[in-house]
Amino acid sequence: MEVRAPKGTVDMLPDVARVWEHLLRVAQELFARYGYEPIYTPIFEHTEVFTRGIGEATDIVSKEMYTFLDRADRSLTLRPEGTASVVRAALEHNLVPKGAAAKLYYAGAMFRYERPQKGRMRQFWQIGVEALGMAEPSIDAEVIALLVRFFEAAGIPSANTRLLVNSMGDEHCRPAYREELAAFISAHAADLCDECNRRADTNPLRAFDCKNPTCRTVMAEAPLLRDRLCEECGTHYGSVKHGLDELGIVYEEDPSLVRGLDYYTRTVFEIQAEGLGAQNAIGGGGRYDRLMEEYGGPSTPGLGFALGFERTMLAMQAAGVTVPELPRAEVYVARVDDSVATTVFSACQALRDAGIAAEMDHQARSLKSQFKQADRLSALLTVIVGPEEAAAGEVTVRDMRTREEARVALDDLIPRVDALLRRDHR
RNA sequence: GUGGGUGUAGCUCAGUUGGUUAGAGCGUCGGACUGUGGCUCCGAAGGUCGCGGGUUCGAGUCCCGUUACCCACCCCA
Repeated sequence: MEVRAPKGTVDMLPDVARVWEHLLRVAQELFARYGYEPIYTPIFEHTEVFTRGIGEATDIVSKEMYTFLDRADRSLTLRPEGTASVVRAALEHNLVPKGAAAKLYYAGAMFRYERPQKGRMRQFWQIGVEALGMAEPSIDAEVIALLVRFFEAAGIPSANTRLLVNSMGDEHCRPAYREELAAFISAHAADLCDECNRRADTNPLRAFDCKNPTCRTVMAEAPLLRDRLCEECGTHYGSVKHGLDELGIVYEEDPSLVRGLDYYTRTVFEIQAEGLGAQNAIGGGGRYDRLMEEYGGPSTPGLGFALGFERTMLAMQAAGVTVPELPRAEVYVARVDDSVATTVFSACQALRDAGIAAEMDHQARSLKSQFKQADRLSALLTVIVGPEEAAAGEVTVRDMRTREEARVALDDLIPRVDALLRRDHR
């Protein structure tokens, strides 16, 4: 049998899982302060949730989805991102009645069938927020500020990141611009790559993303959506930027910033980190005012962001951020010989029941080896149980730093250990 | 889907122009006076050299194929 995790997946081993849980706690604490509540949606959805939401023509939908038929021939898809599911759930459960608002956050694994490389896995982990029912530009600035603050809280210096913002327009101004851009691409068809020419039909805005030098040169002359925004979109964008200025959030306008999901309208943004190579977008998002309508629901504005765990962790490493390992045991209970095995076992359990992190040996190790183990677990105290002590109904408590030892009555063990630990923590 | 790189003990890696029983560091386990840790010293366990062919008297070392991983393109978080 193949004892290797599938291509593009990795086991989150303790050293990494600890960082994930740390980031999760950071997010939970921070997001709660901004009024967000947790939501857990299924890891798979009806395929239409993504094809309609993200868009048939996008790369994610057209070539990266894990789609399969279940035993009743329903087409299901492992979620490639979180927003579509949250909006679907909000509609299904009417979380945003007319005039109301909802702030939700999620965390979990996402799936995209891509060629793996640094910072890009087929199963990867994201944390994200969705702010539904709010159309005012102030919420745009708030959401962007929250994303910025998250990376700061994760320990990534703002000097190592840059925030890019842009506006994608809306249904009033984007269609006309889209046609204008398609016409521009057609007019320069000979100078653009095949991919860009294909984009003229499907998604002309993506041509701005092309890294081909010739395409870039041509596209530098292309009309910008920023200059074609309708009055409402222009005003909204201006207010978002003003809000960021008010908050002292530093950003760069990037008229070529185009997100690869069709549902975005108006505000889009992305945070890039230094030192990650090609996959440097550690977080991004935008507004999606038409998405719930796309699912047949009422017109409901919304926006959100998603941040990638693996990439955030790479950015943390690049910045030298470490998440401290918590002591695995406060007290180690050592066994001198097998005659005291049951005493050791029950003492260890009693300590744990008293709320103290305690550990003991289950591998018949020598006493010396048990001490090494205690040391490795960063135990502050070691309780030594031997025939001598046992005969007197006592144990020896050794302070691992001062090497002081004291005989303690077994009945008195918990309060004594408790007192010693409290003294240490003071 | 397209390129490039790499696969040797649990981990990180050496392995000289192909030559006899494949090494180191870390880790693990044991020991260094009787029931005691972090340093030091000694010892032990642990490897189908990714896999399959080929060349050769002889291949971890050369050639071909294959597979896995990594990096980049693409795309995105």
